[in-house]
Amino acid sequence: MENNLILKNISKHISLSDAETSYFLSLLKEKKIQKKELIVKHQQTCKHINFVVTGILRAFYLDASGKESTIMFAVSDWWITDMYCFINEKPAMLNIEALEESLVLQLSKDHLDELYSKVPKFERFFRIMMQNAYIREQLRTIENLSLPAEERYYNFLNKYPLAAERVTQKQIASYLGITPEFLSIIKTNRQKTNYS
Amino acid sequence: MENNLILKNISKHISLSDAETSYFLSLLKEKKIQKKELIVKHQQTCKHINFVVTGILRAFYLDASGKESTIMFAVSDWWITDMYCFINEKPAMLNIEALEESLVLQLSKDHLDELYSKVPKFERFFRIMMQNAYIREQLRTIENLSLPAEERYYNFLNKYPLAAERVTQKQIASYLGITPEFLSIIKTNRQKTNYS
DNA sequence: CGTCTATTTGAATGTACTCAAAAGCGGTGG
DNA sequence: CCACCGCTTTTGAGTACATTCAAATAGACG
Repeated sequence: MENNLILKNISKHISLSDAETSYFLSLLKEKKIQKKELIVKHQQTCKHINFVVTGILRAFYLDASGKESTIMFAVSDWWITDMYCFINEKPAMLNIEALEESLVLQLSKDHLDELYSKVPKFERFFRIMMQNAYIREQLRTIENLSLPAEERYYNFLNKYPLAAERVTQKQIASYLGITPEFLSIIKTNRQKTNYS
Repeated sequence: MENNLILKNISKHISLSDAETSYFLSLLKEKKIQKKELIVKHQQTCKHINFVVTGILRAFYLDASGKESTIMFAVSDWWITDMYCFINEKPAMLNIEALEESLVLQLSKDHLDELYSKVPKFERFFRIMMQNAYIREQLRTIENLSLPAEERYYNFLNKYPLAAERVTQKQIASYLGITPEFLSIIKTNRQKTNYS
């Protein structure tokens, strides 16, 4: 049953009564996403926060020149949305696509606001979630500033092994901020024997 | 009176009764910090979250080779700490120093936990604060991945004009992830007339 | 005034990119 | 079932962005 996973995720930080549990579940909408389908599109509205039950999603920024920058991958048990646009109800900055056929549970902004007022302990849950997201993002900034591409690559493999084995090298390169060509060189380690 | 500033900051997101206000204020500790003094030191405990009343602070990571990476600057009306270590009660990863003589209001982890249980709407306040911090950090990641150093520099000047005019170029360079020498070149724009 | 650190400048180098072409791989239709 | 198409990955040559190291200059502060 797919609801077990999200309830277990919630219970890491707060405890719900049976009534609260069923109320919370009533706010969720199941959505099946086909491979390559976008659930958030740049410039369009982003009304939901998504909990991944199965599959894998990717959030990425697309600049004017067509270059993609991958912001995050989300596998089973992760939450994903374009947070800026979800919170501020602005057009989306990011795109979010399914890399495989996926199943997500969607919570709309309106339902979330209702949830905060009816079950205030969800403020705590999302406070902790945002805290963790902030800390993760800050650690990524430190890595981006202080480490060369090769070390960032190995760190990525260690931190996100589940994502790493299911995405293409081009996508990993765009997460690391390098070109696919250069990631290919890193992998074969040819740069160490450059001019022998 | 320095408490007005923090109360105004809090009131952006939640409303407090008089009793809650005075209880909240009773948990704060004023601390004056001399220029160049560290309030958080790598490997030591980080017990407080700090609200800047006056002055300017800088959080930075120092790697094994001695290279500094500036994580954030905090001016008046900003909050700053080593969030990972504050939340998880681990030894600090970062250093936080005053760049000028500064006055901060400190809230300890124990007091914050007490505050969450006695005045639960502070969960909401910090949820929103963490949300904003996460979004800011994510935008920075996008810039780091997609923009060259020169554009990141101009974006920094636009976003943080108050910090930019009060810190050294070396510190700005370490925020951008480049060397001070290269920032110097960017500023004079000599790279545009490189080989005339 | 002297000392210490920040900033500028330059030369040589390294890291990562662009563009182009070839090889590999996966899916689809005949 | 295999041939072909499109996309990813690899490889290489040439180039650009950014670094290192060193030295000169400029600023800040006691």
